[in-house]
Amino acid sequence: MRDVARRAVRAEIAAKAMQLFLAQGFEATTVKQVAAAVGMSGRSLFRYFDTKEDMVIGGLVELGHDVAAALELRPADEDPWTALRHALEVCVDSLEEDELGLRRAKMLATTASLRTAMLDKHLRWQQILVPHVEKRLRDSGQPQAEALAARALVSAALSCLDVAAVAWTEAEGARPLTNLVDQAFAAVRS
Amino acid sequence: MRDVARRAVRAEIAAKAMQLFLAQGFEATTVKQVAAAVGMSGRSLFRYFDTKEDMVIGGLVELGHDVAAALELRPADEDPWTALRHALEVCVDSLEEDELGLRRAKMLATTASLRTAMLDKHLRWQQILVPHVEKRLRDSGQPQAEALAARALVSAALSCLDVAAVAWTEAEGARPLTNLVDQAFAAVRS
DNA sequence: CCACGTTTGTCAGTCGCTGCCATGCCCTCG
DNA sequence: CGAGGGCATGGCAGCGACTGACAAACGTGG
Repeated sequence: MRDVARRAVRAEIAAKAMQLFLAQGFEATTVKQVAAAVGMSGRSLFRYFDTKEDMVIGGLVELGHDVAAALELRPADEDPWTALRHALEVCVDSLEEDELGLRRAKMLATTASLRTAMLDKHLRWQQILVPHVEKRLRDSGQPQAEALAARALVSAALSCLDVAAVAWTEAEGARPLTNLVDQAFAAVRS
Repeated sequence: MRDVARRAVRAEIAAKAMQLFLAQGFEATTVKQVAAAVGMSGRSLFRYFDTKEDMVIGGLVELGHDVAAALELRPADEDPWTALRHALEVCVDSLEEDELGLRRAKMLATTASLRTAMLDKHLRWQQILVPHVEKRLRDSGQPQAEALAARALVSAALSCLDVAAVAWTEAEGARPLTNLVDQAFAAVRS
């Protein structure tokens, strides 16, 4: 029950922070300003977020588990690559749903420290997704595929998502993100 | 002619820094210590390297151009994916040549800030390699493939290299890196 | 030998982030 | 009801990476 309050505070902070970041830029905004905007001491901010970047990205870790759940729902005989493609649709949806997603994505794509933070998040997603893909490989007969294949597949898939997202922001969201992800995945399948 | 001296100083600093980093860890080593070891003020260090991480990774940017050159040498009718695989062999060689490469790779894989710096470097490599892959796609008939396909291919290929390198360090270099890269590339081709 | 540009050191400062300690809050138990 | 134990918060001092500004030392060319 206390976790509820904590989550609510986190969400509130993240919202106010995003507001500031979008208004005057991520790097140009200090944590003190965020603290002031939220009515909190700077010290306490870091009791809710480990990093300034986490105020933007923090909520996306749980999305990784959503992807894993979606992956689990795909038919067992589907090959891992297309299964991953379909599972990642939940990310596509979460980005496309509100037009604020585009502005946020653009900030993520253009700010250096945020880009690297995103890549870190991808590493966590990778750790979440790899076991599921391994199971999938085992079930479909691959005898000696080992962990390496699973890691390569997940990493490549996330790269495709990333590339598609960047292209999406560059096009100002004109082309639907789903198509871009499809193209990226198709290009790698060769 | 002055650039020669500058490059020599950079190399000297990087060498002494690596020595310290390997001895007592990257994060546990302050720039002041590196400065002292090299007989320089901390301020001047940052006139040779933008970042502490650059002292480890800095030299690898040029390697991206080597990869591009190797890519250019591949037969024009080779499909992009295998062409990239062969071009990346220059990275494999540069990592495998001395056993210091393994220790460095292990440090790169385990230190958080260095991992993200590596991913940044991959982004630069991506920018270098994408034009060449684009040309390759155009030449081989792909009419409307556009930039997206090239970016996806390069990004996925670098992911595979990264995954293979991590697996290589985890195995203490027991299995040859080349084979691991082959497996990663094969896994994605599906 | 003197002017000039480059390189270097020093100092002070910013910013993200952390540890420590004190304060105030609520909740429970006696 | 009042005392005690968590728990969230604030303030402060500090670290470490990094930067700007200024001045001193250096080498080179006139």
